[in-house]
Amino acid sequence: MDVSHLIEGLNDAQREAVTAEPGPLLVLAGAGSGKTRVLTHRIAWSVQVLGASPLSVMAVTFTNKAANEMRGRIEGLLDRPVGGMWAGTFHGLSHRLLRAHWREAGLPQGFQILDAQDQLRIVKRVLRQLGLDEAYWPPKKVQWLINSYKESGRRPAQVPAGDDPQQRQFLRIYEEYEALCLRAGLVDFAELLLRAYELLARNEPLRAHYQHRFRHVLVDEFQDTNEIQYRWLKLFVAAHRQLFAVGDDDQSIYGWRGARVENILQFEQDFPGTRVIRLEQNYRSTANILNAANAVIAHNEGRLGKKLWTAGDQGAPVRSYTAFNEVDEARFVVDRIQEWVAEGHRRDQVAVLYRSNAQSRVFEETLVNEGVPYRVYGGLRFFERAEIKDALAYLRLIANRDDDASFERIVNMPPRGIGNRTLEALRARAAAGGSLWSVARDAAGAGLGGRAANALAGFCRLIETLAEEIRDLELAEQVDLVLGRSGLLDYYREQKGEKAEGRVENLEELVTAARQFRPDEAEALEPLHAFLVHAALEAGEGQAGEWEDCVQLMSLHAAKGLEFPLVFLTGLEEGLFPHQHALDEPGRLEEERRLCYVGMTRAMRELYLTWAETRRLHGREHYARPSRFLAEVPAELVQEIRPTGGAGPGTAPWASTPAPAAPPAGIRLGGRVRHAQFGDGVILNYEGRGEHARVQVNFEQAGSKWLVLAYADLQPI
DNA sequence: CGTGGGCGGATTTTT
DNA sequence: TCCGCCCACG
Repeated sequence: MDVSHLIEGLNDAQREAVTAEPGPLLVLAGAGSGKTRVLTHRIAWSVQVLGASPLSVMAVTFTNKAANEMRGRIEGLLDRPVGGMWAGTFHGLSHRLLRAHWREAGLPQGFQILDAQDQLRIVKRVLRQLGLDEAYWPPKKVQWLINSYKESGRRPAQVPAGDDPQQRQFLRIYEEYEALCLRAGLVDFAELLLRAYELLARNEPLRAHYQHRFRHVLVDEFQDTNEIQYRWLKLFVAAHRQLFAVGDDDQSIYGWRGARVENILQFEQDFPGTRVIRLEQNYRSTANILNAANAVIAHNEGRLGKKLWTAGDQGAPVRSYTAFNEVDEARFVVDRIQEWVAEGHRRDQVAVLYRSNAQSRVFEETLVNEGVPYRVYGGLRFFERAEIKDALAYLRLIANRDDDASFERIVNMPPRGIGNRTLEALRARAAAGGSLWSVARDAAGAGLGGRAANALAGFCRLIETLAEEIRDLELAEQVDLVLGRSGLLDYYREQKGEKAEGRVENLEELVTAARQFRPDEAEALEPLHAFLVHAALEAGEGQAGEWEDCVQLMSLHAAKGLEFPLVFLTGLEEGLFPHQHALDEPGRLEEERRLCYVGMTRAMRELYLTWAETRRLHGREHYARPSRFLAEVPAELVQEIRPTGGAGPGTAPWASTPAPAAPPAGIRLGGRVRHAQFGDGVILNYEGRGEHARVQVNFEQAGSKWLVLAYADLQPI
C-alpha cells in the first residue's frame, strides 16, 4: 500500500513523530506547528503501516470540537470510516466506560449527567438540607471545592479532616452531596472521570481488558490535563507504555482550573526512555509576530524551552496603540477593521481578543454604531438555555423518575400550583432516603394538604402518561409531544416580549435538533437516552450565525487553537492583563504571560497591541499603566501608532475632559507605604483629588484596599 | 405566582 | 456600572 501521503509534506520533526518506533513519546508542539496534523497522521500511520486495528486506538482530547475534527481528518487520510476507534473527550470516553459497566461502577443503569448549573442547584439544596448559611458556605465555592477534590482523585474518605471544624463540616457537605447524587442517579462532570478511573483501578479483569485492547493511546493538549486525567491515562497504558502525548507548556493557560503543566515534566520520569520531539517550525505567523511572541514568553522561567521560527516572510511590524480610554481603543480597532474590509478582506478574518468578557461591551457598541456585523464567543450555549433545560428535564424525568434535579426543575414549570411550601414538605420527606418522585407519588396519603396533593397527583399522572405515549415514537416526535403536553410551549407562547419569542423558537429548534440527531451506534443507547447524553456532554454552539461573515470577538482563552489573519490584542494594562488577581498571587503571572503568548500567536499576518490610559471598570475610572508584556516586545519589532488628525485630542470628545489628576503628594504608583492597621503595602492606583483623593493599596497581609487619603494616614517607606 | 427593587459580586471555562 | 439572584409584596 502506498503510504507516502502520510509523510509527504511533513518537516523532519513532524515526520519523526509520525513514524517513531513504539514507546512513550512526548511531542512539544509550538503554536501553529501542525500538531493536529502530526496526531492524525500518526494514527493513520499506525493503522496503515504498523497494521494496527482502529479498534486498538484511543485518541483523547479536551473538547468535542477537537475530537470531531480529529476523527474527520483521520477518516479523510484513511479514506474510510473508523467507527471502532475511540476518539473523544476525557469525559465522553469515561461516560462510555461507565455506560458499558454501570453495574461494576455502582451506578444505576439510567444515570444522567449533571452540568455545572445542575450541580450548583444540588449543592444549594444540600446546604439548605444541612441548615447551613449560604453566606458562610458560598455555593459556588463549595461546588469548586468538591470538584477540586474529585479532580485530585479524592473521595470524602480520602480527605483528612482532623479537628478542623470547618473542614469537618465541608466533609459533611461533600458526603451528603455524593449521597444525594447517587440516590438520584446523577453524575457530575468530575464524577465521570473519577468514577471511570476508579472502575479500572479497582477492577483487575476490566483493566486488563482495556489495556490489552488499546495499544495506541494518544492525547492532545497534554499540558491541560489535571491530576485525575493523567492518572486515567497512565492506567490505560501501564502495561505497554504506548502513550503519544502532544502538548505545549507555553500554552498552558488553565492552571486555575486544575490543569497541571507539571504533568509534562513528570512524563519523562513516569515513562523512562521517553522520546521527546520538538515541533518548532511555525506555519502560521510572520517572522515579526513570532519574534515578538518569542521575546515575551522568554521572560518566563521553568520552560521546557522552544523557539518558534518560520520559513516565511518578515511581515509587517507589530503595531501598538495607546488609547485615551476604552472608547478610543474600540474606535481605533473598529477603524482598522473597516480599513481592512475596505481593502477587500473578509470580516471573519479579524479577531478582537480581550482578557475578560466585560471588555467586549465597548467593542460591541462601536461595531453596532458602525454597522459592522460581529459575533461574540462565549455566553449561554444552546443546551444551557433555561427553556431547553426545562424541556430536557421532562425527558430526563421520564427516563429516570429518581432524577431529583429534573423533578425540582419542572414540578412547577409551567406553574401548576405546587409552591415552595409543598416542595419543602417533599424535600423533608425525601431526606430520609427516597427520591422526590417517590414521595410525591404517595403525597396524598402522606398528609399533604388537599390542593397540593391534587396538583402533585396531576403532575405525576402527566409524567406517567407522557412516558406511556412517547414509548413507540421517533425521537423528534417524542420531544415534540412532550413540549406540547407538558404545557411548556404554550406557557412560553403566552408570555409577551422578544425574550419569550426567542424561547419558543429555541424550543422549536430543539425538535429540529432531535430530528437531526444521529446517535453514536457504539454507545448502544436508546435514542432518547443518547440525545440526553449528547445534550449534557456537548452543550452546542454559543450562537447561531457562524456562517455569516462577521468580526470575531472573544476572550484570550476562547481563542486558543484558532488563527486569524488580523488580530487585535486589547486592554494591555497592568491590573487587567496581567489581571490583578494574578498579580496578587505569586506564581500566577507566568500563566498570564502564556496567555499573552497564546494571543499573539493567533495572528497570521497582522497583530495590533492596544491599551488605554484610562478605563472605566465596575463603574470606576482607572488610570492604568501599560502592561509589562508590552515592554517585553523588542522595540525594533514594534511600530507605535499615534493618534492622528481627526482622531486626535483636538476633536475627540474626551480631549476636553481634564487630564488625569496628578497623583496626590507622596503617592507614586508602585511605591511602598505603611498603614497603622493594615501594615505595609504597595500603591496600585489612585483617583480623585483634594480631600476626595483615594488610593488603592495592596497590603501584604490585608490584601488590596481603597483608602481615603485624608483619613488613612499612610506613611511612605 | 409574577414582578420589581435591593443587594452583592464582577477574570479566564470545557465537559 | 451592570447584571443576576433573592426576597417581599401585590
